[in-house]
Amino acid sequence: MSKSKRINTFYKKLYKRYGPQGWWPGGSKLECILGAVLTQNTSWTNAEKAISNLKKENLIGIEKLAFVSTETLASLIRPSGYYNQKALKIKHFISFVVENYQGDLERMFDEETQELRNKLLTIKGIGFETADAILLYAGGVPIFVIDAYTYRILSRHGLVAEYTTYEEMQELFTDSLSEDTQIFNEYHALLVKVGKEHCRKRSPVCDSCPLQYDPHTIL
DNA sequence: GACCAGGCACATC
DNA sequence: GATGTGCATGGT
Repeated sequence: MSKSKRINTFYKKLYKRYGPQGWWPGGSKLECILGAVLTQNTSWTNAEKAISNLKKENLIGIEKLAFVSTETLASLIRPSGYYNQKALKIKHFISFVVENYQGDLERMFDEETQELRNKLLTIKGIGFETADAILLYAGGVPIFVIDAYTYRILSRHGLVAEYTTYEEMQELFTDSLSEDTQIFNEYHALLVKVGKEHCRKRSPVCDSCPLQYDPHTIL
């Protein structure tokens, strides 16, 4: 079976097994972007606590976040870990939106995707995954998000080499699937879901992988 | 108590 | 360019 076909088969299997994942949970575009930063190398439940604190203080707004002090912001997002760094990252993003789009996210997402992606990548604290998560989940742009689980799953199934790149993995999905925001959204979320259950960091093999397509493929 | 979580930037060789 | 390290809380 071709890699492309397997990428499609995986999706069907995962969707059938787990159903729609409902990412990104609720909220505005800004909330989604904040979540993308706050969940960096952090469980979603911890990121949620940080977002909840910001909501309580009524700080989910470009203007409000522009005026709050970095120290106050850091103390509020403490549960998400790396709070000093993340407070700066949020501040950098807010300045970026204020300076380039008059603080208007709609205006930001009106920009051509690759151009916006390149600009997002210049912001300190926003790398490939976060930039793509912002574009897909907040902007609704059909761009595939690659994360640590995606890498583990692809490499353990022999679909990419052990030493691969973000771009290579992204291309595999982009070239195999129809360009559909909803599918890209669900697929990434499903990979995280199955990864949590069957493809943890320290487990070299997993005989319960639901993606096995023949007895020789082990996740 | 060790290990992990929906990463990223920066120093150093 | 590739390898190593700091950042940090909270759940299992």
